Amino acid sequence: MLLGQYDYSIDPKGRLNFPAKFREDMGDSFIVTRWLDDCLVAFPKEEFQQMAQLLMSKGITKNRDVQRFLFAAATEVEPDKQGRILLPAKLREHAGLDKEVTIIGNMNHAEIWNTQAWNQRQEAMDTESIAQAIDALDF
Amino acid sequence: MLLGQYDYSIDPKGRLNFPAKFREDMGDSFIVTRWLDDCLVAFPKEEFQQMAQLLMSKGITKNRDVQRFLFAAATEVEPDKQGRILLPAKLREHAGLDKEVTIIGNMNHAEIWNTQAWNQRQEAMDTESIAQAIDALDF
DNA sequence: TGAAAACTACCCACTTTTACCCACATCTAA
DNA sequence: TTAGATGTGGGTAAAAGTGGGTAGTTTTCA
Repeated sequence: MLLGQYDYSIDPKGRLNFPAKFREDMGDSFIVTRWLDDCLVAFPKEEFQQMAQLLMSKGITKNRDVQRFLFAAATEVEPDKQGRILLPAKLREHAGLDKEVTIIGNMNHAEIWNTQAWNQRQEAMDTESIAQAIDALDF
Repeated sequence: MLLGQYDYSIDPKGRLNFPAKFREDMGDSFIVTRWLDDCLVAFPKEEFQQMAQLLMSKGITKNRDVQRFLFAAATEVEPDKQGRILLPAKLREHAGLDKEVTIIGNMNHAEIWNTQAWNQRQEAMDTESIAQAIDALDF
């Protein structure tokens, strides 16, 4: 269960720390790729493979742009002994990652945000509609 | 059944006592996250997982902001031998927790308030509309 | 093709934060 | 009154986060 928000900064060597609490769930190496709302997503390898398989099972020519979106940008990363990962420049560009980075847990995957973009996103959230959505769960 | 109000203060190390009477219901470790009206909520792990599953079952990209609201702020806490929990700074900020804290029981979950905010909330309650809501239960 | 530059993967060192332990005062119930 | 539970404070070791050195590899460009 990936939960919580963690703020890090990319160091001069381009390394980005990855939350220690996530490492067990994410495994030794995991997949990072583009995601919606201009952030990146990190999936445990198994989850990513499962999603990929589902997508491909719909047909290799179906959802071509979805395949391209997800797979062309994807990269497998393996944290170093200190738990840091190195993201390809392309991916950093996609999410506008330069210095301040926020990593958030989202149950079965993590999202990697430019901290400023994340803060703006949070501030723009409408609590009333969130309350409605929670009620709609019928929990 | 979580009931009652308990006042504690956060110690210099950031630790917050959690009501002994709640511990059995909450289990060995439980989930604390943001909630509405600028307080925090504590759910037993099972309850939280159930809610999370409901939310995720609607689709991993559906309700993205609701997921982020709940999961990015969430943290699993495990009381120490004395029954205290350590809340991440972000969560403390969300609820304006600095020193005086009030924890209240709410049947299947607990709420964590800045004591002053809680008192104000109580004073601002409109007994007439509460009476109406109770009547509307047709109990 | 070959040398310089850039990149990467390992190291190690240091600071900060967290987890774990023990002590003790206060409260509660038999 | 006393034993056990509860709440508060603090010490210390381990974990997490950050910075940097260096050697080996790849890339770049003349």
